[in-house]
Amino acid sequence: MIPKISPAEWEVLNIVWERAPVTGPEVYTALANESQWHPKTVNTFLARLEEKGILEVRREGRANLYSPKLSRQQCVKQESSSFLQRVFRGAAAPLLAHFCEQADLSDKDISELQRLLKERLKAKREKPQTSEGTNL
Amino acid sequence: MIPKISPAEWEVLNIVWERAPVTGPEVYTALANESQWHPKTVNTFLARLEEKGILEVRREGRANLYSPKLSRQQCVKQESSSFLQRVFRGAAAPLLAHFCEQADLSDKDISELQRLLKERLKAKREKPQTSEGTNL
DNA sequence: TTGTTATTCCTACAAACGTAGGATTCAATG
DNA sequence: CATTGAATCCTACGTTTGTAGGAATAACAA
Repeated sequence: MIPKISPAEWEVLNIVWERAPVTGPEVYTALANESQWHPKTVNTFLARLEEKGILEVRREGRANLYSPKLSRQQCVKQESSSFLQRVFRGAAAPLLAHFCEQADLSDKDISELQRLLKERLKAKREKPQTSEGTNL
Repeated sequence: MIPKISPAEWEVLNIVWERAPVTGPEVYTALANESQWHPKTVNTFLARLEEKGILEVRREGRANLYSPKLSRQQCVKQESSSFLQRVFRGAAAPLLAHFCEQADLSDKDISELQRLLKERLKAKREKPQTSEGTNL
């Protein structure tokens, strides 16, 4: 079971996935643009992520090098699924409608999504009734 | 500013939006199917939601009647926007792609979404460059 | 009117989270 | 080799969240 990831931990994790392996200072330098966190605070998050088994750490000179043990995909999947449950009570269509309406999509985004949906439809026709469960 | 709503509070709120005005017992009866919460626990959530200004309460005989002060729409919007930021770093297209791929959509869902996207495209052509901001 | 019992109100507590201070360590410099 | 300074490690503390117990209240029954 993937452990719970707090909002602040997500911020940090996003940096790690993007640039791993990273040192603590690299992380809080990268975050400095977006957040107001004290370096010590960022270090706490890194340590907690390691405790939780989401990151692994290796010593390199005087610094720690952090790398992900779980893929972004895995974590995104779990978080998305729980968001879907919590906010849309498991109903994916309204969720998709919400973001289609609210988000700022480029023409290219839109046509790409249209392609995806068309493909999805085709796949269903070819092998209908596959065990998809109701959720993610 | 809309206050933070915890996962457990979302469960409760979903019931309230659906059936308002509701009494405490109505809420935890409705929740009994889905959750394992003690009635006292549910009451705590209701009280906290009122403290936070998300619900309002009116006395009715020996029971409290709860009603939403904030619309589901408002809360969904805020939560969705924060989810988009946190997990997809603000990029709506990958979010939509993720749910298109992972969710179990009916043929009807799919064609409805296709319609929505087409409309979106048309709207853009008609009045391009509207102030949409980058986010929700 | 008084007892019974359903509800609420107030209180509590452990775990998780955001936030960071102080002590320690150890690589590099003089 | 002794010093310095960056980075880590350990510790802490207020807040929010999940979880619920006990005291108080008050509607209805007898």
